[in-house]
Amino acid sequence: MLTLTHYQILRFISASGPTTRAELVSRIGLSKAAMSGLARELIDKNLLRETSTIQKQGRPSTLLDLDPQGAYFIGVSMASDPAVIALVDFKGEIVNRIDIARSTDPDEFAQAIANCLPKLIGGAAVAQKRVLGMGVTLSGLVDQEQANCIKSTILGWQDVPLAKIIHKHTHLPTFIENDAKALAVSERLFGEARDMHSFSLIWLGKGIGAAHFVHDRLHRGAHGGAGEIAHCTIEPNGLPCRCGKTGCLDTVASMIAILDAARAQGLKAETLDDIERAAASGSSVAIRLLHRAGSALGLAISQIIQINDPQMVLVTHREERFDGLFSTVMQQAIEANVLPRLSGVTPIQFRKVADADWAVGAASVATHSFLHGFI
Amino acid sequence: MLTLTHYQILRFISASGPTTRAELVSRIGLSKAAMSGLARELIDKNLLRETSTIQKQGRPSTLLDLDPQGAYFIGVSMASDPAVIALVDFKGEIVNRIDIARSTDPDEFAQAIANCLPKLIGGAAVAQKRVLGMGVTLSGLVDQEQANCIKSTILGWQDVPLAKIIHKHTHLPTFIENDAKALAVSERLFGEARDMHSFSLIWLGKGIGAAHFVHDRLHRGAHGGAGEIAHCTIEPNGLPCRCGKTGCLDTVASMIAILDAARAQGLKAETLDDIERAAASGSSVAIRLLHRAGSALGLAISQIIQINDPQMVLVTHREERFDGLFSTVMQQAIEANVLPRLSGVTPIQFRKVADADWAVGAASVATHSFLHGFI
DNA sequence: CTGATTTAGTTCAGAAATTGTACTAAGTAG
DNA sequence: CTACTTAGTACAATTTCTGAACTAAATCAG
Repeated sequence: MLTLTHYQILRFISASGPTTRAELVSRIGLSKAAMSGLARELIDKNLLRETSTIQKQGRPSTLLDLDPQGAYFIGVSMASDPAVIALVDFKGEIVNRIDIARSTDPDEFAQAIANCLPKLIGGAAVAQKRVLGMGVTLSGLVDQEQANCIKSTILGWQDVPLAKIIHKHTHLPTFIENDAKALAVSERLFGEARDMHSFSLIWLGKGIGAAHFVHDRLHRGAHGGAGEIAHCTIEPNGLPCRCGKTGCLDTVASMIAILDAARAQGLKAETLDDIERAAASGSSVAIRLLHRAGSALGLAISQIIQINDPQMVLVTHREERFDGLFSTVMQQAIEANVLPRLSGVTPIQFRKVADADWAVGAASVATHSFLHGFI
Repeated sequence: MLTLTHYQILRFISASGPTTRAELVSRIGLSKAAMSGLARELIDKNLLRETSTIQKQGRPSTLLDLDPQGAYFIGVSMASDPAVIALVDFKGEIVNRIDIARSTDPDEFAQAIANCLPKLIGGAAVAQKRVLGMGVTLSGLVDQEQANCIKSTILGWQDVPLAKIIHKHTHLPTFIENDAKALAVSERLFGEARDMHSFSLIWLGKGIGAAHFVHDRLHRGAHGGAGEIAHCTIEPNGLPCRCGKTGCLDTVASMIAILDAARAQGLKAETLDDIERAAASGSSVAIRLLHRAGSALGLAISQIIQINDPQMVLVTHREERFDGLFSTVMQQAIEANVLPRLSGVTPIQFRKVADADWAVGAASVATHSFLHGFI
């Protein structure tokens, strides 16, 4: 139906935002004639639409943008219980959302998803045929084909062919992905990392995860394990970790580790924010904890910068604010540990992630597959 | 002259070795008819040749392989003084070699290269028009276009447009690259890493360098700095490093650091091998040194594995043997610091690199550019 | 206000790349 | 010796892309 060139155009606009035919011609390297026809075909299929015009000299040019209503994708996030199922448009906006109980029985869960699709899609008055695919995210390892869950401790899964099972129940092209990796995909398609060829995302939550974009593509790793920084050794001879080693980043800088340590030292805290407030009012325990965690995470990020030299590092978290001692120490640690020549050239950005964002991340995995021509 | 599809075929054969038309059809996704024509065109241009046939059932199939005499590339390695200039065939074999004094004056050096080309090419009885490009490697940072040397401490260069200067004198398409990165390219094209989509190369010499292939392409990094692991912090509060920080990998595991430390502790040693021998005969100083260096390098490699999950790690060095205490400790440290789930799945390989290999690396940068359609 | 100039985009015939179908080629299996 | 299998080629038909000539819609200069 669509040719490689069509997808190339869609990808370019997805990355760079609204673009004129003339600019597409020079950036993609096609003739004006070819572009004219291809653009019309994409408009006819409702995948592109003309938005505004821009004027310099000569005839004004028309901007082409993705038509948000031309394609929809379903995102299922199993990061939380209840799981979030969202219907997401072509530009990454949620148009409908349903929460359902998470089941660890794959068949049962697939059936539950299938059952709520009519309500999800119909409730938003979206035509069935516009829904092109589904992405499902979970905490765990996913194989190269994005079809099987190799291992998820939380769900108790090992080698579960989840994509196939869900496809059987929903008949939608389905892709599985690790949650941090999916978040990176949505940041690449819709968020802070639009138009970046390479960047690294850090997820700082109960655990710590990371994901890398390289050459405009998600780098999953030979065994799907790229970004497993939680178990980088940061404190040689440090605390024992649940993974079996000692001194892992996870034992120092994950939210679980920070809050556990706080409680163990008699500090009442439910969130990072609580500890930040305690530190601000002079609690030496809180200050010490934040110093230790921030410098550990900063050190780990500095390793990423020196190994991969990304265009940007995006730190995602669930705190309302992220401008306290932790973040300050972290940034100082990055500065201190990165080769002076490379120091300061890698922007560090922060972004709060809400429940719904995970579902957008899941959907974006399908969007990304679509843009790379899965159909 | 050649289309994208031609290059696709050349790349596939370059990566996978001799291949039949039938296999190319299924792997690249073209029709038999198209492949038949394209293969003939490439044979006519002397870029491919038919080698042996293989027989199963039905008509025997003919293997197509790169024709080593169809394309030549020149590699200039500025890693050593004298610099090595090599004429390398399409399959990575050196067919002629000249050493010339290295000059830090770019124009002078370019002229010196140009002067010896007739002898280099003529001496091997290669037709001028078969020489398709030149690669130049140096120790330092190189920009995204592989045209300018941003910074080389050894050569005392900053923002030198070396590719343009050399092109002016030689009229050959010219590409600059960092030495460790170039070595990775040649390992990808001709060596241990053929057919790997992603791998990491470590260069262990006077200094330490690294380079990564991801998605079948060299990952240079946003500022050309990917692989700068020499200045990863390995020993917090360790020795001061020439880069201005402390505890860098470079201060512990580079050959300079190891040999300096050995001398400082009264151990007579010119090479790693000397220290290995001392350790084997019981010198506690030597044993301690090798332990410290090996575990530091192992830790750094474990970070690479956990961050990037490559298909392989290739450790390159200039020692005759590399199976002593250093290597053993290093491998133990990798085992100990990699997440158990990922441990043991990443093969670690070793390869001795000689002077001439650097020149092949340099040439391979041009070969790689050619295979990706620079012409 | 008018015509020259500039840039965007379209049309359409022709060129280039690719495919489908029917063919030949060269072996193995029985 | 015949049937079967797989590799590879020939050629017309199709798809995709380009070049050149066109139309469209603005600015600029007087």
